Amino acid sequence: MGEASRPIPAPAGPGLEISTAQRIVPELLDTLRARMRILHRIRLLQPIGRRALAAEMGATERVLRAEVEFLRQQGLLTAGPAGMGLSEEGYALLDQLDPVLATLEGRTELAASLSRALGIARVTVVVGDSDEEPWVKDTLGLQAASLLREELTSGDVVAVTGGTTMATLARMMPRRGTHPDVRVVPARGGLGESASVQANTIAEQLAQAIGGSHTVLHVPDRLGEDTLEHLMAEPMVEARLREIRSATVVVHGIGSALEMARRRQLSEAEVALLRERRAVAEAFGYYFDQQGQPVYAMTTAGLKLADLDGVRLVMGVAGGHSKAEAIASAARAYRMDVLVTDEAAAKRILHAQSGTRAGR
Amino acid sequence: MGEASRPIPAPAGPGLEISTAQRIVPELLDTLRARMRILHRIRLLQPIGRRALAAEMGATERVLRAEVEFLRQQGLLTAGPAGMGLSEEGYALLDQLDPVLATLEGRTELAASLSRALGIARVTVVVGDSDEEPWVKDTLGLQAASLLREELTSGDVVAVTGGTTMATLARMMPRRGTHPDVRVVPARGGLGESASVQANTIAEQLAQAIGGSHTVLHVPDRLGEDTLEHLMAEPMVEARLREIRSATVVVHGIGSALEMARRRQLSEAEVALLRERRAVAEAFGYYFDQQGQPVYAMTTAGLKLADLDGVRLVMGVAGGHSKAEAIASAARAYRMDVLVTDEAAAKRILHAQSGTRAGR
DNA sequence: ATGAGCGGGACGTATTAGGTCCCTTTGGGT
DNA sequence: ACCCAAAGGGACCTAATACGTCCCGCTCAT
Repeated sequence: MGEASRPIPAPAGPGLEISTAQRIVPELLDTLRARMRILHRIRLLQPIGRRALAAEMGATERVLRAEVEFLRQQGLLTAGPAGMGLSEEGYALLDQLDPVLATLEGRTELAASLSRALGIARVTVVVGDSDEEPWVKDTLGLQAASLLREELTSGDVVAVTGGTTMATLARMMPRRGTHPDVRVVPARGGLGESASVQANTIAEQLAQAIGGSHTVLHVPDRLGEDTLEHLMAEPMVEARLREIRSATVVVHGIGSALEMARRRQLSEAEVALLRERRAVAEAFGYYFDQQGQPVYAMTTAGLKLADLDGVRLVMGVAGGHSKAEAIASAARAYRMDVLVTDEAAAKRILHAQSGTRAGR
Repeated sequence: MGEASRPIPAPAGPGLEISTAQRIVPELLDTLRARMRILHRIRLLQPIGRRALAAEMGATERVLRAEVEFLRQQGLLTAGPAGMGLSEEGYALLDQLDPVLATLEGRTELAASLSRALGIARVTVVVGDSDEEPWVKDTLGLQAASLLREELTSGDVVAVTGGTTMATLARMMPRRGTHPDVRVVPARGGLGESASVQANTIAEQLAQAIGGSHTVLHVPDRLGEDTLEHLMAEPMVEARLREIRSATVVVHGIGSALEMARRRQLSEAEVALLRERRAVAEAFGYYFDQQGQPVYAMTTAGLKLADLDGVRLVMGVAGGHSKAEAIASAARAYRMDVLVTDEAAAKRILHAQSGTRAGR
């Protein structure tokens, strides 16, 4: 249940206006949404069986089966011994109908409001709450991956950060098509994450998915400043740093400051400092307060905040109601061209903004 | 089951593309068509009861009743002791959904093909066959009436011919709104029709329906040429003729030549002449052969063929498979800006054209 | 090798859709 | 002024379909 503000493909025939259709076949929208939900869920979970899907979606087996049989007959999904999966036409239909559904469910308008409130040109809002339902984060990643893929051009250097959301993005990136001229690099060196969600790992996975190349930047965590400077002076490291700082596209997750501090096992002193300076957001190793002012930075090599000015496209990806404050802060901290988030975060950001605006 | 090539009103929301909808909710498009059919039929027959309508539509009472109950609940139609009728919203919905349905059923494309084949800028194709089902002619008339109404502007002089189709047009013309500055005149004098379908009668009815004024032109049938010239020299008659020949809009039926000759009880000699000259079409007293050449003209006063050049809008209205050849002939004979016909005629014209083209 | 999970089949039940008849009311024609 | 044909609404029984549930043979990953 995808995106909201992507340009809508030109319709081949006359459009059946939703509000009109609602009037004469009200059950249409319910059926449409139900079937879209199934297709969408299958896309995320394929290959998956009837029962597992029914359990996942909270439907009974029989009724889901009826829909699935219909969708299979329509050629929108295929069923093999391993389970069901989308057909090419299923993908196409999902892409075509996603914007319609987004508008129908008000997410298009939500995205537009958020775009205005945060000053971010392109905002996409996916359905649900990443904190509540696991599949929402998958959708978030898929949506961000699709947007990224559309934006990539030959010669691009894509800098990515770590984090579970970015890991999801890499995992959900469609495999079709290749961009051999695209290079994926980690935005910054070691930040104390576990291996599977490190920027290096994600850069590698993403490069593999899009058929491009990647570079790693091995800078151990918790180095002293002088050691770091020595390391950065190494010709090999220095060359890679130059490449990173010349990135044309930056895709990054946004974290809640204290949550990130905990995950990275920062020292008590550091946490205390973050608290004192009221840090609420974290993005590529920088911590920001509510006004978007940087209040702390991890000591590692890689992309500096100032480097963002030279970047063609800065894309932020984050969802879940717990990320609302962090997203708003990050939006104030630096230029963000694209934001991919979810309904829960979007609504919470807007409520908070209208609240503070009214309260002052 | 209306029109095909009318400009589509700007959609307020996102359009659900028909072909896409067809793919994921095909059964709902069927119910949509069924309900539209009912609304349309009620519009033509209102006020009408459940049973009469069911018989008329070839459906059983119960199933029609279920739909009608739904439509009533949706506020699209009202049910009184006298029978059911459309509500305002019903009219609005019908108008909105008509182009959608036209495309859905391929009539939009049919109209476009016909437009190309006949060189007529605007072609509208309504559903069905006027020769087979009586209500199709009503739809034809209604559609033509709606188009005419849209085109009328202040000061227009509308010349109309006789015939059952034109009589239907006058009868179906919506009563709402008035055009006090519009004058309706008969295109030509007596042509031997029975009173109810004479141009004079139709002009009067049409003027009444649109709230305009009308003029009659009483020229008896079968006059000798010299008597006719004397009559036309009468100041009163001459003034009216001048008005007629300065018409800004001409709306006319198109007839099959021999059928019209029979209805007008032409002499055997005249019929023989028509046969010899291979007349196939008749329009406002002129008879044309297959190539659109005028081969005979009724001796009466009124609009001449040449006068059509000065007319702003020439609209032809004719349907039924038996009229196919006549319509094609008329289209070649003179400039026609708008044609309103039905599926049966449209298909037959196109088949004949592709046939002759291939055969030569 | 094996078993968990897959699609497909089967079946009894619950619910809905559909055919038919009836009743009271009302509006239009005589 | 009257009357009757036709209206909408109600009722009821049957046919059909939708649904919950369990089972089976197969495949593929472990």
